[in-house]
Amino acid sequence: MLMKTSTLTKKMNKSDLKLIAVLERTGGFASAQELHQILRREGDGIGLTTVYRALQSLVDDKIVDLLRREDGEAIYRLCGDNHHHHLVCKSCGDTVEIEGGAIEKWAKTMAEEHGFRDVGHSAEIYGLCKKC
Amino acid sequence: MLMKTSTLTKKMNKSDLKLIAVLERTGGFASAQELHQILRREGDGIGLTTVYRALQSLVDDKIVDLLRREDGEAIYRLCGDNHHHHLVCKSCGDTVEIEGGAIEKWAKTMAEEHGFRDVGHSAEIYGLCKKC
DNA sequence: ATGGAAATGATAATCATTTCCATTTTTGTG
DNA sequence: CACAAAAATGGAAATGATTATCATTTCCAT
Repeated sequence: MLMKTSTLTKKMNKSDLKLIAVLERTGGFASAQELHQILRREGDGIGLTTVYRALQSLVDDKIVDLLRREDGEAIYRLCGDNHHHHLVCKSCGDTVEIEGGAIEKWAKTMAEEHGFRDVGHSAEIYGLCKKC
Repeated sequence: MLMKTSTLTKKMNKSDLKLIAVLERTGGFASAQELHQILRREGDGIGLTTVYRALQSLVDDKIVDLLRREDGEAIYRLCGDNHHHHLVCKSCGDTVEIEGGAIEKWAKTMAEEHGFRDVGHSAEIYGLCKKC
């Protein structure tokens, strides 16, 4: 599934493309440090600074989303990825992907009600799983 | 509104009580650093380390909740505070408190469906407010 | 009073993220 | 092609929150 190139031709340099490629390949969330390591492991000598810069620019351009792990570390994923939420076990860290149709509606409604535009949201549920 | 002392008499030292008092007084979210400053400003010589430790212990005991600011900084609030969510402007940082009845239900349902217990959740909406 | 456990807090260590800055690469133009 | 200006890059240092260490102090039960 490719994006329309025409809408992306504004700012977009090699590093940006590299990051997008990795995110496509790994297909989920990843932190800046992880993405950097992956690229390095593949022989790319990209610097950590550049990774952060590229991610920031991609976030600004709404090409990737930025969320947070429980410990506060920033994680990134491609926008347009099948959007879902997480059910995380506080004890073993096990994670289940869940649908959030209700949330999407709620976020949209609330935003409209208060005159907000261009909105995104984050929602996670955490508890103890069966095993723990 | 006081809590039943009997349920709290397990671990609970002076520092814990101080932190609870401040959180009650300020009544919202606050970071560890902010809480530390507040206490200091009031003449309490409590150390930053102790603040972090007390907060951690209160979180473990489910007396306070831990969430995250957009920048990843940890913020704390008393459990049982009138539970609400936030609509945050990405640009000016303005914040509106909103009700999340739908979310509460969603979280509960999802948790049950997957056999999770003892669950909490976090949900924030971020976008651009009218002015920005 | 006293001995041991728990609590405390200053300091140093960690770790993600940003800032700086010098160097390299790309790009537009004649 | 040459060349200057602009953009991109990456290493090193700075920052800021959080955690680990460790010596000292406070609590308490005997």
